[in-house]
Amino acid sequence: MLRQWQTECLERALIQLSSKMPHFLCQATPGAGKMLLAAVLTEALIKRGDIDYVVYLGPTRAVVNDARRTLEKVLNRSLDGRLGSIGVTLTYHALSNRLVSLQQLGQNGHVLLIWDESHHASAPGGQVHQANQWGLALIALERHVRFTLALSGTPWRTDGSCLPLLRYVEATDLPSNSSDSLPRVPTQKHLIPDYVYTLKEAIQDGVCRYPTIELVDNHSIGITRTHPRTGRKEARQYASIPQLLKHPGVHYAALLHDDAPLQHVLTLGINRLSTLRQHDPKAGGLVVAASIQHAEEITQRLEDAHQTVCLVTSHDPTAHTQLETFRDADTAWIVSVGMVTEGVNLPRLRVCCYLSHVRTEQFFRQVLGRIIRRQTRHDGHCYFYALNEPLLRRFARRLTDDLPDELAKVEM
DNA sequence: CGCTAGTAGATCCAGGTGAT
DNA sequence: ATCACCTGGATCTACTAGCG
Repeated sequence: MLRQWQTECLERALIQLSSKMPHFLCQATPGAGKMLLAAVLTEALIKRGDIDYVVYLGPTRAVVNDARRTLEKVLNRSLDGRLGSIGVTLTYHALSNRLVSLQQLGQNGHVLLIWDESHHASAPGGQVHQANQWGLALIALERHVRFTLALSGTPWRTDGSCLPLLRYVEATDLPSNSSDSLPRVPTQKHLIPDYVYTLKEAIQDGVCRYPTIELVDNHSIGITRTHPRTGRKEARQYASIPQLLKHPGVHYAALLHDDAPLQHVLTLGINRLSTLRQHDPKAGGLVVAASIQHAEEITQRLEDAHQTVCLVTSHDPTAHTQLETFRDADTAWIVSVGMVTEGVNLPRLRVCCYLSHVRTEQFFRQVLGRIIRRQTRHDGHCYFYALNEPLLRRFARRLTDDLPDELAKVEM
């Protein structure tokens, strides 16, 4: 059963996709169900006789496996890339090695190329010679496929460069009523998605949960440090974390490793999750750590607080198996550095403790997207805890600007 | 003239992935 | 196990603008 936005987007794509307009960009907020839309569109294009093969590209194996499950379920066909299958799913990394065979495939058949989390590929100004490896591979494949479908919740790049294959317009051509909710990249060009589904709409439609974002601060921070030149000890008081961070030599990253703020954020998360689990016993929490060592330390802290924890990092070869197990288990917490961020679908997660040192809007929204996906009628809220760092605060404010009044709160 | 603040670029590092 | 490549953060340096 499709949601209304998926039906609308599907109809628009089916009208638009043609030899004159072979590219379609769907920008939908994380958790809205982009992959299901992609699968249903694929099915419709096959039925219409426009395509007979689908190539899916994603950034990580976890994302690719997730997408393959959805595609196989909807199409009721195998996507292992072998004889008789209807398509193949690959990571961008793997694409470079399969490029030649895929190009040949495209020449003999009609291929739909789905490229997920599109912001990973770049081609600044559409310049082939400046594209990154993933952008290059996409451009090389483009000429051999019939249609392309780009999917992203955040279709811009932190470095401000452009995405390949897509339409950009000069800033002066931009309609005056255009949405200003996206961060403006410093370039003069703006991307025009073919369909946009915002977080605001998703919450109003009951597709996504209401996020409550709580930024932890402390109004009396005492720091004792040794003066680098005089060697004297000095004690200073700060009224807030932003004020403390203005002091040279005090870094956000150091705060993340400091006992008091770390424990405070975790305690808030633990308390919130226990409350949620009284009514929703399978509700889970996500901790995004700054490094593997940091993740191990956090795991220890959670275990000390009698929580069940699953730690997944790239150092652990069983990480992907553990991720799969966590999906349907009732373990309370999952702790990771970067493996449970982009596109990983664990809908029972409803609480997040953000303790990563990454401070980009991309990452912030991606992580929030992990807890926002709604499963039932009774799980309409999710909770995000982080430190009151100026950049994070700005991202949170910008998010709430984008939301219906009173639906999202920023507390400090 | 010197000081300060801000910015751009280069370099290094860490985490993650896949090919060999 | 090693390598190459993706991302993003931290740090250093060089340059510029503004100011007294």
